[in-house]
Amino acid sequence: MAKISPCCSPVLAGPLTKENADELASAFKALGDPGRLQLLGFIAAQPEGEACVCFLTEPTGLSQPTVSHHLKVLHAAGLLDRDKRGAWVYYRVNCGRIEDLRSALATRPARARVTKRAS
Amino acid sequence: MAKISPCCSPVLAGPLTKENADELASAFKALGDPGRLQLLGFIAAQPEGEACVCFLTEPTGLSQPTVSHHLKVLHAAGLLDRDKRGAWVYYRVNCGRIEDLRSALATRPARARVTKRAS
DNA sequence: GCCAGCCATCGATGCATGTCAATATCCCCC
DNA sequence: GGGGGATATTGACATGCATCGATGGCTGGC
Repeated sequence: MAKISPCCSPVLAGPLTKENADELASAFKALGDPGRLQLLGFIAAQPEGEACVCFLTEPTGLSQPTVSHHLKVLHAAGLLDRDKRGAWVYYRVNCGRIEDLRSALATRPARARVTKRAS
Repeated sequence: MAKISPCCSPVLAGPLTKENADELASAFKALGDPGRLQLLGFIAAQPEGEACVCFLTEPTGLSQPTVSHHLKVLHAAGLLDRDKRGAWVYYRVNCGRIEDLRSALATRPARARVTKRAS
C-alpha cells in the first residue's frame, strides 16, 4: 500500500510528481468499481463497523471468489483493515485512509484562490 | 455525466444502491489514472486555472491524442469544464464536482460514530 | 484424525481501457 | 477559399481487470 502523504500532494495544489500520481491513482482506482463501493457501504453499515466475507456475498450478488478479490484490492489500497478471528475474517473500513483521500481532493488548499479577474 | 447527489449517498453512510454505486464508481474511475491526475494538477497549477491541450502534451509526456482522450474522460466525468475559444480549447477544473466527490467520502456523516465499545 | 465450513488462490474468459499513428475536423488568417 | 495549426476521432494493439468455477488451505468441532 503506497503512502499518500496527504499533507504534500493535493491533486489541485499544483503539478503532481509521477510518484504521487501513481499512488493516488491506485487508491482511486480501488474506489472505481461499484461492487467495491457497495462492499464499503455494507461494511460501514454494520453496527460493529465490521463484516465477514460470508455476510457480504449475498447482498452484493457477487460470487464468493469475486467478493474475496474485491476485499483484497480494498485491503491492498489501505481502505480496509483485515482481522482474522478463527475461521472467519472480519473487514473494517479504515477511516483514516478515507480521510487522506479526501484531503488529497481538497480544492485550493492554501494558495489563495485564483480570483478569476477575467481580462 | 451522472449526478452524484452528494447529500444522499456518502459511501460510508450505509448500503449504497446499485445506481449510486455506479455513479460514484465512474467518477472515481476517472480519477484512477496517474496521467489524468497529473493533467488535473497541471491545469489547476495554471495562474488562470485553465490550460489548452497543446500546453498539456509536453509536461505529461503523452501523445496529443492520448491527452485529448484523457481530457474527454475527465470532462465526461464532470471534473473538467471545456471552453472552446477559436481554434484553442481551454480546460478548467470543476471544483464543485470535486467537492461532491469529497463529501461522498465523508466518514460517518451524521449517524453517531460507532463508539467501539468492544466486548 | 476427520469432516464441514469459511476464505483465498488459480486458471480461464470476455470486456474495458490506455496508448499511439494516421486521419479527419474545425478555426483563423492571408 | 486555401493553407496551416490546434483538437478530436478512428483503428489497432496490448494490457489490465472483473468475474466465475474449481480447488486448496485453515480452523473449529465431533
